Amino acid sequence: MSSQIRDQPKTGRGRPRGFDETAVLEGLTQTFWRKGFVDASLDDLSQATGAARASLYKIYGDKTDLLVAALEHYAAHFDSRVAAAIAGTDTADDALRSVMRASADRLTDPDAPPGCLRCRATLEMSKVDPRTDAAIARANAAFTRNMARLLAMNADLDMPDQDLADKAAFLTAIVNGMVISASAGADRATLHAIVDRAVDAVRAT
Amino acid sequence: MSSQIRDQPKTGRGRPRGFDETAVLEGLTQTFWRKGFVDASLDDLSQATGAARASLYKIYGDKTDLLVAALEHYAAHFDSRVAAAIAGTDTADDALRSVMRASADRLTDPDAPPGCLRCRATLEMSKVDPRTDAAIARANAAFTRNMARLLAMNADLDMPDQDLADKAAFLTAIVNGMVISASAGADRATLHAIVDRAVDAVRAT
DNA sequence: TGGTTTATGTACTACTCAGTATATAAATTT
DNA sequence: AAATTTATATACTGAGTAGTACATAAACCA
Repeated sequence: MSSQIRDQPKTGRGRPRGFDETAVLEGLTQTFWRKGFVDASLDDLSQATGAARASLYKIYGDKTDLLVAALEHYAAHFDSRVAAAIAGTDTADDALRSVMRASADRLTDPDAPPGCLRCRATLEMSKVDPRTDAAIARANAAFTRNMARLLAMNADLDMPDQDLADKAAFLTAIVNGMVISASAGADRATLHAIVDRAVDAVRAT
Repeated sequence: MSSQIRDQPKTGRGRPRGFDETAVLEGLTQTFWRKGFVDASLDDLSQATGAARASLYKIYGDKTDLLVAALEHYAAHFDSRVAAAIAGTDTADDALRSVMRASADRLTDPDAPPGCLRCRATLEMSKVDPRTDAAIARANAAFTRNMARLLAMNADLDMPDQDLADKAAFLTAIVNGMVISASAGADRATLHAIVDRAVDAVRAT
């Protein structure tokens, strides 16, 4: 499900590929992340991935398909971060806080690409192309599902589902908002305070 | 301070302008809001404003100056919304909630432009041009200042400033996040629940 | 009325970009 | 070794864009 690749060589025949498939996904993600869809040219993408321009077309399709692949790669990376946090901690609160603090840290890391590919695509690409819409919807649904998973680690079993959904939506909005606030210049301490207040808010009730 | 206009006719001499200045600002704002900076072409802007392409250049400068003017217009509109809420309600909580609920309502109004010009510009135009950076910084600072103003209406006078700043940053992140969540498909009820939880969180301490 | 000033409409320039076509390179297979 | 298959490099096309130049329109002033 993670691969949108069109053309899979049936055997080892023909000239071998001069690029690494994971490097291509990483390059697409980083480039779209840093530049956005419109500003990332195919030359940019070709250079960042190490794959020839024509190869990107042959393997993935058009530019929109490249963004879709990048979005799925980006969302999958967050999935594994959450899974690791759940596996590595004892209490739901620890896992939730650590994932959110890690996001805050990354958003204020001067070496990391600024912002968030999912948020940027959501804000600037919604209702433009049905293929991107679907990919954006999948990425956002996966994000909120991860928040719910972190919340439900030790949730009351008789907690109504609606409450869990509301809390997950609340935490999703907080992370989404920190992305913009960080781009607007909020520093790490401010974001940490936001995380703490948000976690307290969902634990209070 | 709100006007970045370069060329002000000294007298009534010369051919009169065929456009209304407020309509121009409104058209710029709506167009950048709906399409973003890169996708809004000068032809789009000229058509939306009713001002000739050459007139936009003569009066404002280049495309970046047009975005700056739109951002200031957009931020000024929010300023007046907040001022009206403060003038029209008795308690800080009412004013805060009503402003935030109004944002949630607008974000889920199918007839309004989706998203938020300030948020979109912040996410996709940061660190691109010093002029836009300055305008973005002004718009975001003004927004957080408005949140603080709503909070301070009946704040404890001995509340430490840091606490007020943290709460304002928290509420700013919430609104920023609702913008993305709304673009991702969150419905009005979900956003209202987020507003209520956020207001409760800043009132609890 | 004629001159001046400001706004508008049109055309043009220089450039960038997505997508394609074609020739060539590098592997396997027979 | 020759044929086949797949990947890459290069060049091109067609469309769109920001910004500018210039002629023209529409007001006011003397």
